[in-house]
Amino acid sequence: MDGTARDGGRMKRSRPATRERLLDAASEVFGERGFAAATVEEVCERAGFTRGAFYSNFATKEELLLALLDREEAQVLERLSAAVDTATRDSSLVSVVTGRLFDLQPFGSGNYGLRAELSLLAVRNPELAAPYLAARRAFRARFQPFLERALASAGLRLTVSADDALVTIEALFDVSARDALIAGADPNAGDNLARRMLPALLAGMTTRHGD
Amino acid sequence: MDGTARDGGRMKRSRPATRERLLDAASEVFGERGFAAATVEEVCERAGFTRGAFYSNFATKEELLLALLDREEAQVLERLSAAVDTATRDSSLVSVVTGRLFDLQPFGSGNYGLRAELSLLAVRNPELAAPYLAARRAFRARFQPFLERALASAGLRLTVSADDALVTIEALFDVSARDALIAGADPNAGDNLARRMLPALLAGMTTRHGD
DNA sequence: CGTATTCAATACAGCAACGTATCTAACGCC
DNA sequence: GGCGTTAGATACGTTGCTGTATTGAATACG
Repeated sequence: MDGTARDGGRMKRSRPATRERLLDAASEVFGERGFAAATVEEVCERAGFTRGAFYSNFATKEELLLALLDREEAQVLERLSAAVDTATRDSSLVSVVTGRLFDLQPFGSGNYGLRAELSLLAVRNPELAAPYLAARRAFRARFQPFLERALASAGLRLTVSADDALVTIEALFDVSARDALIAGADPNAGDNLARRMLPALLAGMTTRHGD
Repeated sequence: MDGTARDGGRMKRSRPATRERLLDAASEVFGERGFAAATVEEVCERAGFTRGAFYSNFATKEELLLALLDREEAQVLERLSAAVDTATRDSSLVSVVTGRLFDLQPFGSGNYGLRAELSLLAVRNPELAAPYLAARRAFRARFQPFLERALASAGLRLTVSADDALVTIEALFDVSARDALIAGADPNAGDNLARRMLPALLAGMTTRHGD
């Protein structure tokens, strides 16, 4: 599936590969339990290693967090770049924006836990603020063309800054996911809050093109 | 200031009073550090007690959390009830809604850390889901008249459900506070995201009354 | 084919925080 | 004003997790 392949079920021993697996596990565990409650033991278990492997690759749990943030940003931008060409135009404005945001969601698709965790960590931990803001800004900057093209092809134009628009749309999707998760519902359900409110939100921040 | 007064700097010994002070401290510490990273030691220090006092009032840290959630809900509803009559009508729709939400914000005014923490705990901890949802629903149910009266007096009517509207507005205020905090700015600044976007948001989900 | 090096496992020491059990002092009551 | 009760402080045991130091295996290289 990926470059660092397994050979017969046992991953070939390679530093980058174990780092990746540890980071994968960390993104899961941090999302599920939160950074503070997460133990490096659990991260290692989930990755199929012992703590020895971990401390051979990372100095502390904090360092793992930093590395995770870096990688998440890289992954998101990568995913966005790869998706630029797939310009669907057969569907409605709302479903285009919705689909794009769900697919390309920063910090992993549908992974609300990790997203929320990272944002709270950024609020509480000043040293995370800069990388966090940079990552999110980069995402919005790259997503912006999507939104504007989708709007343009519907004959609409933003009446607020594109950045404000994107932040607000993201917030809507986040709260939609959050409330669904808390209520035990499917965050991607067709009748979720995001889908109900997005038309109104888009309507409020756009006008017809010749205005 | 309050009923359980100090007598010359030393609080009179009373179980309810210490509970209150512990809960106050907990709301601070949980908001600042997060529930998992918070130690009961720090909560007690902040409240001016030792852990002995704590374990005399609460069995575990989790129980403290439950009690906190209960109290926050009660406080919010109380604050809402007390504010029902102060119906300002000299200011714009936006500033009315804005002011009300800032003043009556559930879970303490401006205390983003605690609000976010509690929501994440509710996502991760199924046993918190029900009380959390109940508290939020109660808040929205009581806040709804505010919004609808404010809109009505501006000649507007919602085109989406009042609940959806309130959830979305709250989400906007939350993300506004969050981003300000991360950026090291004042969440209540006059040019924050919430104030910039609220007009568009309200416009998108209302129509003039005779429509 | 053997040696050196790298990576991960194991074993260990130390700490921090929880929760308990005991003690002391204040308040209520008669 | 002594006596019982209640609230909070002190002291302690226990656990779980972190981070380090050491050992063992696998790979690369000569």
